[in-house]
Amino acid sequence: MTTNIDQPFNREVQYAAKRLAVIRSAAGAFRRRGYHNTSMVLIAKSLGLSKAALYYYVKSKEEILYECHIMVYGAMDEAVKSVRGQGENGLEKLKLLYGAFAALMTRDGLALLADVDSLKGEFQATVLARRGKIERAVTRIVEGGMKDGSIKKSDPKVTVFFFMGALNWLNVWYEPGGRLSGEMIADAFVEQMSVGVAS
Amino acid sequence: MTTNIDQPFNREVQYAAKRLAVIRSAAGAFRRRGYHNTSMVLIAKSLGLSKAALYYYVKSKEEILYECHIMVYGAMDEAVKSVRGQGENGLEKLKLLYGAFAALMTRDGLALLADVDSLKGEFQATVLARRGKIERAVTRIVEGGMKDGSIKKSDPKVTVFFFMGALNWLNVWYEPGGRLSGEMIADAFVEQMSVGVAS
DNA sequence: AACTTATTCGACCTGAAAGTCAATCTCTAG
DNA sequence: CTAGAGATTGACTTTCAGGTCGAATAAGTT
Repeated sequence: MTTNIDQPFNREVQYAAKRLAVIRSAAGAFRRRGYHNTSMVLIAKSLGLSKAALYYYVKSKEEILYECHIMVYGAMDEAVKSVRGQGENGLEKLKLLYGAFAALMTRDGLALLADVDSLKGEFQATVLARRGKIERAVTRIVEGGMKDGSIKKSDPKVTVFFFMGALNWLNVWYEPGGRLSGEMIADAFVEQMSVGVAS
Repeated sequence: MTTNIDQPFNREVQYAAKRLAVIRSAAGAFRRRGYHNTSMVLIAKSLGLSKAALYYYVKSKEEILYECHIMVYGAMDEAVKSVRGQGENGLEKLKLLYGAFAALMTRDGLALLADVDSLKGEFQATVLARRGKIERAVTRIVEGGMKDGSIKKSDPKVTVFFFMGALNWLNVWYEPGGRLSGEMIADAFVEQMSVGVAS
């Protein structure tokens, strides 16, 4: 991966790195305190900047939220891609994917934000589209598993929403560095999910 | 149950009924749009009132959110109480309880709000305490099931958070009157949860 | 009818947080 | 070394939603 350190004199790279730092830092604050309980001043201060400087990197607070969402869905798209062709059947494939999702949340500090309603117009439409795309990808895998007999037959949508909900709820209670390690949680989630849906 | 219609001339009863209507209406709006995306003017309008009139029934917007939380946890406490002594083992007891929880969400229109961070001081402390109480009650049942052999042994907290997350996520996607009926969802959730945790 | 109390409202106040901008500091290319 | 682009800031404006208040209306009581 290319980091800012690789090209300390390339201003575009530096700019992109700093912009990313803003998004990341905000994402963490949004996850902990919620979007509306996090002011731009707070985001700025946590980076040692003034609020005005933030607007050198982003157009608006809403844009930050948008980028937070896109970042997660981008990583999820990657995870979906990475299980293509993997796994002997639908269930195995689903376990791999769900494990990857759980790792994103616990290891990479990403978080499914629920604040879609705070986005307007194009922003919201795009995020909803991306979310729909992921949901469909997961649902397709589940349906595949139902066909090949590895996953118990029932309404695929309800099945998917059940275990995706657990993922979202992670944001609320999981604290890195706590008693429960990320790997432990991810493993337990995969286990509980897979047993719940298996034939 | 006592309704406002029972005592149309009792002012205290009328007042309480109207106050409840405010809370309920707000709860629905909070669930759909989120707390911060719902203005007091909007809540008022949806009841055919002016904003000022709202403040005759509640002290602040935060109090409404608080009451929304309390309403849900109250109903959950009832559900916990109603399964006391029921069920042959931990798993059966858990299925009853979880089914009751799911019914609260789908049938009674209640919703676990995630916006705990928008509450301050005493309000937040109380809500967190109530949530903790429910979590402990559920965890105790799970631990009981692990002891009597009906539930697979693993970390109880992770186990509980997994299926409680699914419940919370319901708020985001479930729309009454849609393709999926409330009963259907509740049944599917109980099934998927119980298979996931059973020995 | 007169009086009291409950309920509702329009108009206003206020504070917090998003967003802007001209001025300033800091790099680095030449 | 210095000019000019890049980066950052303090101070300001703007907007909007929560909350207040006194007046007006409705309802109930005697």
